[in-house]
Amino acid sequence: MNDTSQYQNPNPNYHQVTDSTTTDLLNELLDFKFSDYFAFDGVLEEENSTQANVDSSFNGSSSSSTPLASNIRKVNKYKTKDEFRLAFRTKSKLEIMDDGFKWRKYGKKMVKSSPNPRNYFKCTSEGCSVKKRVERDRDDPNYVVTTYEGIHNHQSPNCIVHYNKNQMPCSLQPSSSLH
DNA sequence: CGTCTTTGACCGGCGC
DNA sequence: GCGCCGGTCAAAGACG
Repeated sequence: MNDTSQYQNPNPNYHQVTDSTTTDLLNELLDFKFSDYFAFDGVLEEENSTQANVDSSFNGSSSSSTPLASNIRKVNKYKTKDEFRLAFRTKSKLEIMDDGFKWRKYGKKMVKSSPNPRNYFKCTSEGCSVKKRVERDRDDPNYVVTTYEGIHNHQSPNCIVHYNKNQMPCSLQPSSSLH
């Protein structure tokens, strides 16, 4: 609907910030902490379990006795060494986390692991096959779980590069995508 | 009119 | 081998 075709970008690194109220709005909409990031290079353990495993594994306090293995049913399917995967969750009222790249929605699916639908996006840039999945956190609907799959072979068309050497530009793509 | 979203169908992998 | 499930495709409709 409109909310997907005209969504506002809540990403604070995204340069399309146009007025002074936007920051406040962002603060309301989005509690974007870097601690919400966690990257998986090769193995993605959150794949089938949404946030439950993500939190426990990221915090290193996996006191949960839930056997991860039982939740990682299809990890092997994605366990390609060359494929970059990045999953994070964001406290946001918006489901769409535009990171400056242009995405085309190509699917929406209800999944067993979550009562909320999972949305599938592809990067529309020519020759770029990066995909992302977006779904609301099963346990806390205030959070949105986003999973990026692949590396952009281009920079964000909407991104003003204002980062230090050690920082990721714009937001989410790994440094290896910066050529 | 072009672009994008929606959504049902289809496909392939995995567990039983 | 079968059924379930997640991911993708593609036609149709909506929107600007």
